[in-house]
Formats: sequence, C-alpha cells, structure tokens
Amino acid sequence: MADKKKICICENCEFRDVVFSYLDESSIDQLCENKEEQAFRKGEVINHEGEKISNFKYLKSGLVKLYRRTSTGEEQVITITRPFEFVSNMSIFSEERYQYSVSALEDSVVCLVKLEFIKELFMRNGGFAMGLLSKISMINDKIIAQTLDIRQKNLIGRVAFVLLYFTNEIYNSRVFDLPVSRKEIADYIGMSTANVIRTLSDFKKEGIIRVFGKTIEVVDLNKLEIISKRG
Amino acid sequence: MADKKKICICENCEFRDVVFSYLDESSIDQLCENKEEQAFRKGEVINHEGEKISNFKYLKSGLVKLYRRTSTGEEQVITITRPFEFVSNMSIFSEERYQYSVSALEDSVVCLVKLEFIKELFMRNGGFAMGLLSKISMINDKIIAQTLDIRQKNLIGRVAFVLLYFTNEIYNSRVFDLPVSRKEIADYIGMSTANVIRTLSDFKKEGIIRVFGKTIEVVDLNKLEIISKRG
DNA sequence: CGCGGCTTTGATGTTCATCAAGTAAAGTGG
DNA sequence: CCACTTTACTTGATGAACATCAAAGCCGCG
Repeated sequence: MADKKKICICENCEFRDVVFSYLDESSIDQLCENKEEQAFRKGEVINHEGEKISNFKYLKSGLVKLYRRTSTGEEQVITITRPFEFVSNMSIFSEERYQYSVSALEDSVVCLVKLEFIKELFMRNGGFAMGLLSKISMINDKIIAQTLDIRQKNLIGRVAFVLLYFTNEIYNSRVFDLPVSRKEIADYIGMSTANVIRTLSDFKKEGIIRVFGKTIEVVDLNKLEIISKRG
Repeated sequence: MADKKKICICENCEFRDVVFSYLDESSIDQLCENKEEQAFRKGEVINHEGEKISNFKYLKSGLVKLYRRTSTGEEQVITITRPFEFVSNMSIFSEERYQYSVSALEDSVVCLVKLEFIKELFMRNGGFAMGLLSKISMINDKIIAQTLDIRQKNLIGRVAFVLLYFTNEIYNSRVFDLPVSRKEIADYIGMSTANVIRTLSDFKKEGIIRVFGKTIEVVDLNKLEIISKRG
C-alpha cells in the first residue's frame, strides 16, 4: 500500500510544476485516479471543433496545431504549440464545446483529466486556481499577440516569422525538419501556398536558408529577424 | 452603522452579477473599501502599454478601444468594447505590465480595485475564482475569434463586419454615431484609411448604408451580412 | 477668416491570389 | 518491389486587390 503512491507517474510529471504545484499528496493521488494518457500519431485529430468538452487535456509530449474551419471552408491555423502550452484547454471554462480543432503534428501524448475533477480542485484550492488562471491567461495572451504580430506583417515578413518561430520557440535549433506542409504554413500566416513556396525559394536564392525537402537550415538568422521586423 | 451597508454602491452594481455574484455581504463591504471610481473623457487614455499593473479595472459605463503600437510605429486596434467586457484586466494574472493600451471612445467610468484584494478573494473564494476565470476566458475567446474572423475576410467583408459589429454588438441600433475615426476603423481591420473610406462610399452608392458625417444608418442589414460572410 | 486636421476621390504602382502546367515525392495495390 | 495513383511541391504568367501618393473639399476651432 505504501508503495502505491510511488507508482503514480503524476508525481514526477513535469506538468506538476506548471499548474499542479499547489497540490498535496492526496490530491495528486486523486488526480492519478482521474487521469488517463492517450497517444496520438502524427496527423491524428485530438479534438474536433464543435465536440463537447468533457476533459481537461494537456500536451505531455509532441507537437500540435490548433485550427478551425472558416465559413468558406478553408482551414485556418491558429497556433502551433509544444508541451505544456495547452491544447484543448483554452475554452473549457468559457464554452461547452470546443471552438477549435487540435491535431498532432508529431507523435504526441496527451493527458486527460475529468473536467469535473479539475473544477472541483479549482473551487477548493486557491493556489491551484491561481496557477491555472495564470497559465490560461498566458496562453491566450500569447495567441493574441502572435495573431496580431502576423496580421501586421507582409508576405515575406510572415514567412520569416514562421521560420523564426520554429527556430526559436519550437526546436531551439537552426536546423530542423518542418513538421508542417507548405499549405499548412500558408493557412497559418494567411497567405497562398504558392506565395509561401515562392518566398522560401527567394530566401534560398539569397542564401538566408538552405532547404533539403522538409529539412530547413537557417543560415542567416540575423537577416531573417530584420525581414520579420520590417515586413 | 446598519445604514452604512446600504450606502455602498457596489451592492447594486451590475457588475456584481457578472463576477462578484459569489461574494457575501462582508466581502462586498471590503470591496467597497478597496475600490475607486474614475471618470474618463472621450479620447483620454485609461491604461498605457508597458505601465505597471496595480489595479483590477473594469468598465462600468462608456466605450473603449484596446490597442497597441506595432514595431513600425503604427497603431493596431485589437478590439472595441462595452461594459462589462473587461478593459485592463486581460493580462493582470499573467503579466506584470499592460501589454496593450486602452482609451475611451466615449465618456467612460472605470472601477478600480486593488489587485492584491482581488487576488486574495480569488484565493479564498472558489466560486468567485471560477466566475472570474470564465469571464476572462470568454473575453479572450471573443478577441481571438474576432481577430481570426477579420483576418479571413477581404476589404469589403471587413468593413461590413465593422458596421455589423457596431449595429449588433455595440449600439443595438441600425442608426448610430461612429465613435471612431475612419483611420481607427482602418487600424482595427488592418486596411488603409483611403480604402475604408472608398468602401463606405461604395456601400452608400449601393444604398446599403446612409452616411451623415459621423452618423450612420444601416439600410440593408441583410446585404451587409451577406457581404461580411462571403468576404 | 484662416489654419490644421480629418475626409474624400482619382491615378498609379505594388503586392498578392489565382490559374495552369509540370515535377517530385509519397502512398497503394498487385 | 514495381507500376500506378495521388498528393505535395514548384515556377511562371496573369489579373485582382490593395496601398500609396497627391490634390482638393470639408469642418471645427481659435
């Protein structure tokens, strides 16, 4: 019996530091009983827009995109994000149904906790509530700022922005495999696929990046930053 | 002494229904002691981007715009909003400083509550915390959805959107005085001032709206909705 | 009455989407 | 494992959408 606690993986989960730091041992135990892990393969959908929200979900490992379908039927990518930036959790306290879809860009693991349990915790544990609110606010702020940043730039500025985003925020490396198609980049920055490709070709010709299929190497980070700011 | 409570205006404030509904009499009393009302005249700035956040503020009456300055120095309008949709409150739990500026588009009254007091309430009153989180989430969701909606439309769709926004969300009337300049509309929808004016002129010529200086009458609401959806 | 800011309109050029046609890459079934 | 099919990518040419520039009209305010 004494060993049971030790087995619980939640105790060691990195996410504990982010939101669950205020929970004592018994709450963590409860959390373990109420949670479930789900693995998703690249391309699989984690939440569907319009689906009823019944779980609090966060990304444990992997990479996901948040997106929605516009009234004219195209896909609009809202953001691309890593653990432990949330996944489904954005509207769980304001809406009954998901407003956005989420799908895995790389193989991903998601933790699910019954929404009722989270709400109960939220009600009785002020520290947890504060931590969760801060986290949700931060994520929302980030998305808003990012969307406004993109809106303000022109084509090449936006493409530069995306490359910098992958370099600095997602991979922390100047060399990386693009986890998205050219079309998905286009849907993300609100430009046509053809022009995204054209701009990447231009960057290649100017020696700012090197491209080997899906693999990208950022050669001149500085120039990319100038283009992103000015554009 | 028994009369003192009755004098407290917070007890009757409409905002109580929105977030403070979980507070008992003594908390409301404390709230009264910790709050302050401020009046702003049309054009005055309520928060400055970059300023330190020390109060929880909400709009009691009036109309405000939320905006920021871009890296190239232009003004970018994020949203225009009525009571009791928040004002400064978006990032108070995630940031130390305001990320956006807020200014009054009409004469406005803002209520200020010491941030520490709100945080203390939040910690010890789960219902209050839940109400506040829901409200903040809703506001963030709205802003994100609005920004994405606008991004997806073309020029005339965006102008139609703004007119519908004022008609349906802000004034609940097909006749209203524009509280913003043409340039502010342009900054809101991310288009040039000249083209906003041009589009308004086109709508006028087609008999969709009537314009008398700052006063606008929406004649054909239906056509405006079609343009906004399709655009 | 004159000045300065906001508005309006036209003319011009840039930026970007769209279309089309071709190539590479990635599945799919035998 | 190879032929076949489909999907993603690439490039050029064209036209539409939009910004920018400039000049003129309007309105409020001192």
